[in-house]
Amino acid sequence: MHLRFVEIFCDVAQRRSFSKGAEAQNVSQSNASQAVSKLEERLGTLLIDRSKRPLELTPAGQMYFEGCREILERFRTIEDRVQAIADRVVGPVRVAAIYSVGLMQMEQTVHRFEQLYPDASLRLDYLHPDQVYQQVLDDKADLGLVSYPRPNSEILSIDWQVQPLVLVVPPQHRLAGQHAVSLSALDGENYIGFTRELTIRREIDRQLKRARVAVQIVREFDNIENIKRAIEAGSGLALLPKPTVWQEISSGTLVAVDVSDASDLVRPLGIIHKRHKQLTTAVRKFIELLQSPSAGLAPVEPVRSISAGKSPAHAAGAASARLTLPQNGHAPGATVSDDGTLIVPRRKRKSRRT
Amino acid sequence: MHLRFVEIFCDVAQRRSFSKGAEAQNVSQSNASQAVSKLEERLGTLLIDRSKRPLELTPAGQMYFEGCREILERFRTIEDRVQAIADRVVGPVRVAAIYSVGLMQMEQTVHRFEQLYPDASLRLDYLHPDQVYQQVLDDKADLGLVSYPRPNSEILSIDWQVQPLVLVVPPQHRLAGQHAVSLSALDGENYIGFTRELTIRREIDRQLKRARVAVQIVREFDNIENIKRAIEAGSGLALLPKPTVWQEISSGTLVAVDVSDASDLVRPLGIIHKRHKQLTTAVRKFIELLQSPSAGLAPVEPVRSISAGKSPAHAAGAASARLTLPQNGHAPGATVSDDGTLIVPRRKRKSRRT
DNA sequence: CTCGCATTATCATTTCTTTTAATAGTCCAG
DNA sequence: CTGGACTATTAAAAGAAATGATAATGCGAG
Repeated sequence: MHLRFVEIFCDVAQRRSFSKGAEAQNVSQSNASQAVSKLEERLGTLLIDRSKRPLELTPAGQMYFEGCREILERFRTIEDRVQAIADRVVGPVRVAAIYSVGLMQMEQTVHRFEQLYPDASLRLDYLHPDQVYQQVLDDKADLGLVSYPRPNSEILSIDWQVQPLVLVVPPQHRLAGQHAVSLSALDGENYIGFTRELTIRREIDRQLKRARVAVQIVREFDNIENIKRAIEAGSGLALLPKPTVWQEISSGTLVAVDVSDASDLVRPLGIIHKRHKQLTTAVRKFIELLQSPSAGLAPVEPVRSISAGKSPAHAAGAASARLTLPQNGHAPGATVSDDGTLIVPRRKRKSRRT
Repeated sequence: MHLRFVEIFCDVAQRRSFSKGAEAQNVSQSNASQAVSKLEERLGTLLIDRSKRPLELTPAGQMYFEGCREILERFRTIEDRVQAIADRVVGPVRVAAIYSVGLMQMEQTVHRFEQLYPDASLRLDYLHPDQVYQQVLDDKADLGLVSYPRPNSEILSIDWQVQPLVLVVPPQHRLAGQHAVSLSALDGENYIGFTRELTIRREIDRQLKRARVAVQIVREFDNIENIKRAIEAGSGLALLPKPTVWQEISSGTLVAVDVSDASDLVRPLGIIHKRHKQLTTAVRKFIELLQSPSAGLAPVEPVRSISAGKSPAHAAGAASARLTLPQNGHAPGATVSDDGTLIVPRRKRKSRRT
């Protein structure tokens, strides 16, 4: 019997819908219906109770589903391992990233990946943060690239980068000439903020409050691009992850100023994936590439590194407690790039934190 | 990809031959060749090195083979369990039996099985003992019914019956009138024996030697049927498993006389199967049926049970050491039928003896 | 209860895959 | 080097799966 049918059945069972399952498998609804029928015919047993909306699995269907899911997983693993033996890195790598991971850096990584592993097929989608989680959960993406990663019982997060936040101002701004400023310099300034539902907004608010700095919030956007445009338009200034403004700094449309007294002012990025899913070789290779020091860096960067001994560290809130780094000194082996981004190195598979 | 291809590949890999594998799967050789090609194409890796005779698996092929074998096994188990939930006992049950298990009894059991589980398909082949082992080893039979079972690292044996050996004589023989005789009564008699390569021959020889009884061996056969014909022809007498002469006793062409002083004179029968193979529900049901007290008995039998307190026990040689029963008293729960056959009850799966 | 919406089943048709039989090619032993 | 056993290749036929349209069904709102 076609293993395909089993895949379709599993998707239908998981999504509790023939149409959804069919769509997920890129087949017609008719096909999904017939595929499940074939399986039922073969087993001589009803797997799905269609008299309920949404459909329900029969006890037999439940057992079949659980068993088959494991078998499919194993089969994929075997296929992947066989290919690995022959040094073939193949198969799909589906990555969902938030917009602000930095298009430039990602494009570079994608390009390198495609060169290194021409037999693999990489798809990279830029989505809203919630959608990234959803795609990973729904198994529509193998990896998700998110900020302030929130691991849970279903999702595991791998530390990736720790991006320092810098003060971004228009070139003509009075602070534009400074090498570094204190947070207090922001007091009373017109500020372009993130919208309140975003974790980065809450983090920045916390830091400002702690420093007893009050800014005048004049605009709110849910994405970095708009914030940058607003700064360029002279509406105000903002704290943004340094790598995300590389292009504007290079072209001189914006100026970034380091913040000297807020080493906790960082945006951690994480690579998330489903916890109980065996990653394919191709996916693991992509993670390796993301974690290699040469990735994720701004191509050309005026040398203005953060002061030594003050490592970027992120005193995270409840939602992102995992990424707390030692306050003094980098994580062992961590790489600091020219723009201050901390690349968290590949972790030995030893202790899995929950 | 068709699971069928994987099955074919596994059979080809196991038998180290395309043609043999194809035959085992009931497909053409061409088909097997193409099936493996398809898999190789999909994986982009060579699985089989055809430049050697007999063919060899590549490292990738070896890994794929091992992985797939396990997956197929799991898949079959899942399918079986799903069917079991729905109270469906289906699938093939392939049994290989030695000729002398008793056609009558087996026919009865087969009939009952087919009535109880019409959706299962039972095939019963009568073969030479060595072939029975071979078929089980080659996975061409799910179960084997053999005498003096020899479990090993590949084959597991389930105790089934302990058949008492009785003295079989022609009706006109001087011992025909006795209810029971001592082994010594055989001294000097013309004896029809089994051929020397058979375990039962060696067992009987041991017992005769121990009783210091010398018989005159006038004929040797490798099967019971011929021995019976020879006895009918007046060539001599023989010690035979009682159930195997039921028909001749009923019709009066032969007479069976119990042997009073040789409680170890028994032929144990066992159900063998591959050790590491998960048995399907249908196969387990067949075993249950074999072990149920009503099975394996001679349909109508003159009541002449063996003396109470003297249980048939088999002091086995090295080859059949497993079946050693307590010298006094039956195995717990064992059933003694009218003809003295001891039906060994279903054993709780607790300690696996090697 | 009934209507409308969303979902699933059924069907005929097209398209694709699998199967087969015949044939050509390859490897090994003598 | 040759014969025999084995495997690959091919084209045609048989078979299975995918599709789109349509019918049937269940669910919830009014």
